[in-house]
Amino acid sequence: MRRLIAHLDMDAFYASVELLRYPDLKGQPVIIGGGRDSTPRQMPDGTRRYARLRDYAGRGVITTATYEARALGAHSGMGVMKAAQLAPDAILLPIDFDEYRKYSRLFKAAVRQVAPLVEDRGVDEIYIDLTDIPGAQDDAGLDAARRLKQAVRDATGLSCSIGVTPNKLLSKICSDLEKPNGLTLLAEEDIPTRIWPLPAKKINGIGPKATEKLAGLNIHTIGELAAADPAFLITHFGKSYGAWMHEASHGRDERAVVTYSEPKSISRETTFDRDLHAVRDRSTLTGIFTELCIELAGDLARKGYASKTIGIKLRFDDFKIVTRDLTLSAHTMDARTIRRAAGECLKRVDLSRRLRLLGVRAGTLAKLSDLVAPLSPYATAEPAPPPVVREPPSPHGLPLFDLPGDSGS
DNA sequence: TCTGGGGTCCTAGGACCC
DNA sequence: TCTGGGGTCCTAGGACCC
Repeated sequence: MRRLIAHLDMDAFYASVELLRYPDLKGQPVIIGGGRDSTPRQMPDGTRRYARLRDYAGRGVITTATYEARALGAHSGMGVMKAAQLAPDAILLPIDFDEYRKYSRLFKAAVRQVAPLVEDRGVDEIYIDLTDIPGAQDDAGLDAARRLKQAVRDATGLSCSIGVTPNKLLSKICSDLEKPNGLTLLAEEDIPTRIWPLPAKKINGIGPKATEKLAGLNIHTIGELAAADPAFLITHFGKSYGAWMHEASHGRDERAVVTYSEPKSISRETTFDRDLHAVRDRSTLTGIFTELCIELAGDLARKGYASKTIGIKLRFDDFKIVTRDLTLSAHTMDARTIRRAAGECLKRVDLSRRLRLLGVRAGTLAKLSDLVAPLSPYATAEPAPPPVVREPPSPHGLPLFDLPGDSGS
């Protein structure tokens, strides 16, 4: 039996969910992003006043743009300020993750009613194994894919695009070929005509850096990549990545559809409204730092995990990123312990430049139910044996933002 | 007034252990 | 005073993805 793998991608997901809520915006250029309050104002006469891009001031980026906004040059990842120059009259809406997660659950549940083997790839896309769906082998998955699209529409009122091919790599490429509301079937023998003319960056895993490097080697399309000597790719990209590139360009990918995987890390980060300095903005930073740790502890508790490796992430005003981490003597989910470990990490960073972003990360996770030793809220930053510190595990009264040569309080 | 927030995976060097 | 090989953990950085 030949594998039939589908990739399903919701069309302009965040924006489409917003249009369900604000149907009067249908057909208009709408952008989701920014962050600073762009919630529509409800007027006394019952109409709504939307924020326009031109009125925005801040450092957010576009998360999703409607196809009308994309036609004006706005696309996800672009700074909102930059998009405002291209489309000043476009409407700006704030991100509402809770709402998108709600629709995410709805469409995934609808899909599972049609085909149970589903791999999550974030809020708006999934892989589906159609190999064993009755009848799918007879029409290469066409009928199953149509039923998936209908099920998604019935459950959410939203459209999606689907690619069905022998593997995840090809399906991911194909779901994008006829967006929006696309349905693309592709067999192995179609690779030379339909895949090879595409730019190499259409391959999931070939990003901006690799694309640029390939261009320097005069390789632009997937076909040109497929024609390259694998040994040549390996010398330029390393054994693993070079060999993978060769396989990918020929449309070969044996990865299974994985229905569940344990999280590896949980993190919180925030970009400040303005760049902050460790000395001048010390108390502001301290508050934010501590807040991030408390939120992270809350996330761990809610999801039922404890972490043994606490890390921090800083982005400076020049956009350089620095990370530090520290492995504890025991797993923890306690805000104070996390805050203390993160503070130790921070001491190892040169803080002379101004900061743009601060983040805290919990890695080396263990499910609470799997922890053999009883969970100690008093895990220390030093290697074992842990000295017992008798402090109530309270998220309040945490230490201040630690600075080199600054003992805090 | 360019450039968010939450992730995964890979590489690589040094420590440390057998 | 010459010279091992593996294996695992820890840490830092970077590419990439949604």
